[in-house]
Amino acid sequence: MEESKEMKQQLKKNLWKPEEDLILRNYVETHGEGNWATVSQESGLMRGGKSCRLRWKNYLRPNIKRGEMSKEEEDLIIRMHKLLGNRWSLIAGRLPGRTDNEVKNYWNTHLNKNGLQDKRKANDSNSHMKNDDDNDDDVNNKKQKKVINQTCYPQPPICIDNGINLAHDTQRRNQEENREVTEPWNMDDITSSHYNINSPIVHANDATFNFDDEPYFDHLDPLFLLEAFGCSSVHASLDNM
DNA sequence: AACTTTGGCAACCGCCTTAGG
DNA sequence: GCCTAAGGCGGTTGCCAAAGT
Repeated sequence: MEESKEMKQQLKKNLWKPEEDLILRNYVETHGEGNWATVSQESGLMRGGKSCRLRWKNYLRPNIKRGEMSKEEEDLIIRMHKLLGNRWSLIAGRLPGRTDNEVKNYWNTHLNKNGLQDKRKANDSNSHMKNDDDNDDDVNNKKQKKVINQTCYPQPPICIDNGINLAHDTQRRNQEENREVTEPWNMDDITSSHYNINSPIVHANDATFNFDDEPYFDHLDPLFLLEAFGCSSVHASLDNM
């Protein structure tokens, strides 16, 4: 059911209260997930459907894992991010109990920051190039933090998501946003030491894929390549990241 | 102790995709 | 094939507690 303009104006925002959580939890346990647009009306919650869905998905549904990320989880996030870029839902899908929002937040606050610090150290080593005004440095750091979220991440062509090739997908997105895009991925990218994939041929169960013949897989989950394939070269590329 | 700044994170927004009519 | 609603996703915002001055 559609949320009218008037209803939208009446919708509550900001943090969820425990009693609201209870209502939502009871409602979903009784009626099941879905039809979020009707939840607010039928449950008495003055929340938008999206808000209810998000709350359930991120905090109320069973098997949600809260608390600090383990070293293994952190490591996996870093490696997956190198492979997939900001595909948080895909990354979160490989971390049982973790949500895309949590992974995204963790990356932006803990891991992305480390990258910036590394960058800054590198800049410091070129201190003769450094501006004397350190205050500006802090300001620039903050600005950089904002900008880095919009960084165009290069995508290896082995990344395919739900039938959409990520390299193409990213390129399309970049084009839509009028961002400058480098050349599309080619065989050199696949076999480059950066991705450490030594052979263009990948075996998946009974199927054989040759990058020369088909540079892009259009109908495979990207991580299918990692798990179902048992593709040692892809695993190796992850291990070496 | 009071005030300001910073960092972490929950939640919202806008866009895209998908499904159903 | 077109339209609409719902769901999903990534980017961004804003609140609040902790740290700093």
